[in-house]
Amino acid sequence: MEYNFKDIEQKWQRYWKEHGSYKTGIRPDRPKYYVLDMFPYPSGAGLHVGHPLGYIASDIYSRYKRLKGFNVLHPMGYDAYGLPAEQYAIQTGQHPAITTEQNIRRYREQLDKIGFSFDWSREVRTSDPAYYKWTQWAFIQMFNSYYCHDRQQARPIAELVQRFEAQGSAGLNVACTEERSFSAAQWKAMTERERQETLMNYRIAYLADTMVNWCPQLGTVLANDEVVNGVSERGGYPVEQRKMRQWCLRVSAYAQRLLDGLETIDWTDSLKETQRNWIGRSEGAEMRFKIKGSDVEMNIFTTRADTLFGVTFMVLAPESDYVNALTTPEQRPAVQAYLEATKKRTERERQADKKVSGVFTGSYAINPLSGQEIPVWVSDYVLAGYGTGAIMAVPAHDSRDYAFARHFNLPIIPLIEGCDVSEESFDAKEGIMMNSGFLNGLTVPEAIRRAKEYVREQGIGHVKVNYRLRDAIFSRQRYWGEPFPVYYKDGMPYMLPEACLPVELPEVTKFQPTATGEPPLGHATRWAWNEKEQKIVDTSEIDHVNVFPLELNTMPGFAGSSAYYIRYMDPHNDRALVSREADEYWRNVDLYIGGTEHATGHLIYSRFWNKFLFDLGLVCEEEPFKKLINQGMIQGRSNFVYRINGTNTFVSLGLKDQYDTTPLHVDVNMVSNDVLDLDKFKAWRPEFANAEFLLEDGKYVCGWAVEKMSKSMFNVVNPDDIVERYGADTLRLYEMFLGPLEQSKPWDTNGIDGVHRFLKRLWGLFYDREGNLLVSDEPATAEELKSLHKTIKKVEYDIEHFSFNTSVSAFMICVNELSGLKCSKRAVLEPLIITLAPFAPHMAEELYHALGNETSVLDAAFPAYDEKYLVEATKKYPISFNGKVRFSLDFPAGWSKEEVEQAALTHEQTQKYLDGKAVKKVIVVPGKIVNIVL
RNA sequence: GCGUCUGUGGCGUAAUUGGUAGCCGCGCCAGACUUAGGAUCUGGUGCCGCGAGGCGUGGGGGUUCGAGUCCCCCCAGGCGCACCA
Repeated sequence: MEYNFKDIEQKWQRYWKEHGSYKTGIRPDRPKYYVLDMFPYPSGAGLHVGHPLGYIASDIYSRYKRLKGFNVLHPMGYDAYGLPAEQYAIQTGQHPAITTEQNIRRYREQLDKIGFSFDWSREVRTSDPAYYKWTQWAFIQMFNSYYCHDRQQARPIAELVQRFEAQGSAGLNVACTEERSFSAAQWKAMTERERQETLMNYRIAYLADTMVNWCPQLGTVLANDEVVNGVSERGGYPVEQRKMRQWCLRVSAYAQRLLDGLETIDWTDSLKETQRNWIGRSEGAEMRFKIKGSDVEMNIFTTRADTLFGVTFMVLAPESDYVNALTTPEQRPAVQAYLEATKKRTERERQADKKVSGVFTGSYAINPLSGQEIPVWVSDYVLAGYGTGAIMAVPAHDSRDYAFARHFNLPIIPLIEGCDVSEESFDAKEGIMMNSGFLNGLTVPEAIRRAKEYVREQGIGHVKVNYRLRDAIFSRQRYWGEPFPVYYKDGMPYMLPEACLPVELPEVTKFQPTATGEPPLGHATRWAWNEKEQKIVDTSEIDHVNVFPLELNTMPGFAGSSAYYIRYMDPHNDRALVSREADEYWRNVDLYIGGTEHATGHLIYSRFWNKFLFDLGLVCEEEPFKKLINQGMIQGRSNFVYRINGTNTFVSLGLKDQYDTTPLHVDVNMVSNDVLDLDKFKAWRPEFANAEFLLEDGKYVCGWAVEKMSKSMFNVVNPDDIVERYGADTLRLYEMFLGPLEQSKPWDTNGIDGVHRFLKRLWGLFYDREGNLLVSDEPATAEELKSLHKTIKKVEYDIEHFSFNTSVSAFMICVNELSGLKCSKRAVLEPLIITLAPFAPHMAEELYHALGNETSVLDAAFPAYDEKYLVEATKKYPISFNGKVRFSLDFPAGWSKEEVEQAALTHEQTQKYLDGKAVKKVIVVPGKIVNIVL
């Protein structure tokens, strides 16, 4: 009987669905295990063959853990809000809700065909009001919290209010946008609006005028991780810096904890390193420089306090508040002109163009150590957003300062003995100090320490840790996102009552973004808040007494994805994000599989979000994802045909160098093992209908290249097509067989037949051609048991180490061996297919039932391998196929190599195994292992 | 520039974790069964050499009885950060 994968897969998919086989609940009697995939954006293109890679791996692991007796949570959902879904909707001219719904349906169809063990009863969609109610709710909690550095946690804002009433800002050690100082009396004297403004400085979700990445083409601001090389990650549009009033999340308050937390989780070193870089901790000193003839003092941040004696000028960022204060009347026109010129340039231009530019402010700062007067300049090489937006320049030991000094002919004072600064600066933190007063003679690290102490003792400044990580900009001028639960009264934002959540996204007539930055929600007619009646009403009712405008921005894409893993634990709870019971049972994600592209976005925001909820006592684990694996990307493998220029003749790869040709992409679905299907090609496009071919060995061989998988390269392979042709089990096995999970690799169908053949051979052990079941109850031989237990051991080890490619190989070896032995015995096959069930669930289920089992293979127990069979079998069959024998031999330490060899040769073990064969070579190892090559 | 990972047959990869390379699969070669085969089965297949044998894990050095694996230097590629003071 043929292996009919189509019938088998449909049959069992239906069975699992009807039996609710994948429904999970809290089971206190079993240990839990939470396996999570990064949920997909349902884009219009559907899934290609690369998407399921991680899903297959996590599915195998989930099924394995279940066989091992764990209660496994393995949910799936959709990240349906945010730019991608909306851009697609705009391109196709349809309402995002409709296209999103369609896309989700298509994704679901594709996912279902692959036979995943997702518990779909727990599905979440970020665009579902019942879901985003909790996104809005979390935002309200953040608005009502501040971050206390002393306690290292978020605290209710009400505590801060109490404190202000009692002692003002004295002794405050909390995260804030800017340092402020006021007394209790001053606080009490403030108006409501002033108090709100003051509190805004401390809230974890706050509204502020900040420099943002504004993208005119997308009509929205973007977070730092959404901007790559100065252009938008989506679409690649230019991004400019603008000052706008935006909602922000005070992620920076958590910088140190985000850094420390990395030590406690099992992620790859490279991913942790990426996050460390992104957080960018640097220890240094913040120092005050007095300005000659002015009361203004400028604060700067430096990691090289030791180089204070080499400061020959100061530089301000163009956006710095100091610029205005320090520009002298004579210099004002020049400075103005410079600021305008800088303003016009986009971020990309500023980055790409490394030409030195700048302007003198006219002011002089006073070096607190040497008392020297040093000029203050403005230049765009200094960033407004880092440190204080002002630096002390040490051209001898900083390459950027050096370039600036050279360009404007400013003095350069070397501070390290023997360094040569005639051509370039000496940036290394090594050597002995000179020209540096009390620091002379010290090594650089010593000098850094001494200088910091000195700065503190003299009250010139203080030691400070700076982070590169900035607060996340949380508003988007877009339609397709979560609305804020916010209304504006007297120009200040207020939260809607939690009881009124969710605030549903209103209908609008025009949802396209605008280039000027007015959010599409401005078109909404029913978008005002009646404070008295506690409900959303028509905008026409806005009267400044009871009815107020609602926030027009929406939340960014990462809002909905930041806590979805928590929601899966308790997805239908309408009274809490998650019940205490569910949270305490499921705790956090044990295994998270997803792409590395979220390293500085989602994976930072989620950790922040989770830590915030942890601080509030709402979740019991501080880190959301215990172990994380990044599956590699599947690239496309494009195929080419070679057209002889000026003709309609195509020449095969091996002959193309004899002609003058142009390569053309061909659809990879018309090519098999790099051989072109000529009929399909002729039918592909009208202009190829009369194409002629120059073949080699009767075949047209195509060229190939690895490229991104995309429609324009004609190299997109759909999982559905593979399932149609080979079945889901083959697809699953093949995707794993392709190579190590974490490695990026091109999709290459060339080897898929081998995997499919393996399944057919396994089938062949159960059924003969006529469809008779061959399986017998005969006892298994030692050799057969060896094969089985070897495989179980190997596969178990491999799954635990996420080495799925080698476990597939192990299965193939086993089936080859059993085929060779013509072994169709239940005692061997039943454990084998249970072991295989995580990989090829449909086949396993079918064969498990064929053996007469009534229950699902899902509820079987993963077989335990027995070392006994391996040992016994080894004794009986000690010589492996490559002719080596290994055993232990005790011998005195002082023996020479020759003596040991002699002993090994005459040893009874050797004699037993030799069996008349000649010994080629004896290899002796001090570890008492002897290898004998026959 | 800084950080990080990787480099093995024609190709994807494997190697009991320092044990004497190339498992498994693709491809290729030969054979069997077939009207036929893009089906199935069997055998072979790192390179050089007729052969004995020699050479082989990017290159060079080192540690070791023994190195694909550990250490140092270089080369190549991938990823991350990049005027972050």
